Amino acid sequence: MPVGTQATVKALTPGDLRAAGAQMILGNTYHLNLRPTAERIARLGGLHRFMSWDGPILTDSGGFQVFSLADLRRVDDDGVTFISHLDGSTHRLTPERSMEIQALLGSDVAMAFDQLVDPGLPSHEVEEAMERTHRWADRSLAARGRPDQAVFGIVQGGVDPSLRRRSAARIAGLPFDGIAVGGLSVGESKAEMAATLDVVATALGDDPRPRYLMGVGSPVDFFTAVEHGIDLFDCVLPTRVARTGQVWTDAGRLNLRNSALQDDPGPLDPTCACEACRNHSRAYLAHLFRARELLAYRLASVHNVTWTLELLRRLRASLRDGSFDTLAASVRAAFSRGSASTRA
RNA sequence: GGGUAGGUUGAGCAGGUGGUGAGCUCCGCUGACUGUAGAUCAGCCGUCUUUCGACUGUGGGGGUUCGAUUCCCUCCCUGCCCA
Repeated sequence: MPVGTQATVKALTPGDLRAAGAQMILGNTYHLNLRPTAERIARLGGLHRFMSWDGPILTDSGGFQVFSLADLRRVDDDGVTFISHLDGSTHRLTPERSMEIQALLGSDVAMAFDQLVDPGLPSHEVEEAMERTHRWADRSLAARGRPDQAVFGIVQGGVDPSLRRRSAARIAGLPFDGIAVGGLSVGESKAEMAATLDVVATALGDDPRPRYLMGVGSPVDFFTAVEHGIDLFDCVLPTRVARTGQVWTDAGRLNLRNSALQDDPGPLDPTCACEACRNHSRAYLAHLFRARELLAYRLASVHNVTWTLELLRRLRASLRDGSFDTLAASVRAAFSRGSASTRA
């Protein structure tokens, strides 16, 4: 799922997303409720109509903002009070209010309200946030607003195996429509992420519900996660990294601001069929970024989203024809080195 | 020709009224980004050195002085005003 926090996958139109092969996108409870407000979106016909996206939408509950906006909120057992980064006004988010907002937005999948913490915190703090997330999971389910909206629960517990085991069992014991793994890709090592996914996979066993790894990932992370049974992802990287001048290709990452690319007449990736690769050169993109032309952000985002979704298509195909390990190895090799443009 | 204001590291500036000028913003170079407070942020950006550090640099030349960006002489260049 490309991430469209504020009712837009930044720099892309719904048409761009469809052309890139996007099936489902993500929206955000906290940000949309602050502006333009959930009630306004509801009056305007819901998030799908508001942003003109007719595919599935998953809404994050605001749990991530408990982490990313840590300086602007206060957590208690009942919920979280935020001080708006926009105007300083206070806003209260509880499991019930989060579910209500997500119902107003009309997303297809709502996420339980959770508390994400830095896994490096003292273990009693990680445990406390996990236990709170569990209680909030109960309340989120009890508050689900519409029968046509799926609700996913979120496993927390940092990178502590025993906490993760407990959390996975606890969340899987509830009648959620899907199980999410939260609290990863927030600064822990690759090894810690893999180990944590392993613990969760074991704890979930043959539970048939879809498994969603929140906030991941990088091209390499997809393979690690799928090896541990993950089905669904969301990540800001393809679009954020694109806006900051980096594109992903089969040969690895390419920093479009590297001076060498100013004279490169080739496409970003010769195997990619996106609008940017079909019509424009690396030199042109390098120029657009230097000139800070708006088209730079759209073309780079079109490419990264297209390339990433195509990579996942190839990943799925490789699972069917047995070439998963080969594909994983080639992607890991391409992305283990620095920028492709500055490699010797 | 006379007057006047200037000339600082790629560009634009700050500073400095005899006691160590490497400070800022651009530009440029490189890197980072994982449920988006991000078209953002960080480092570097005179020379040598990986670092520490050393050295050079205030238009040119000369002078005074222990010491000159500062004072004096002269020349060059630029803007503006007058003739």
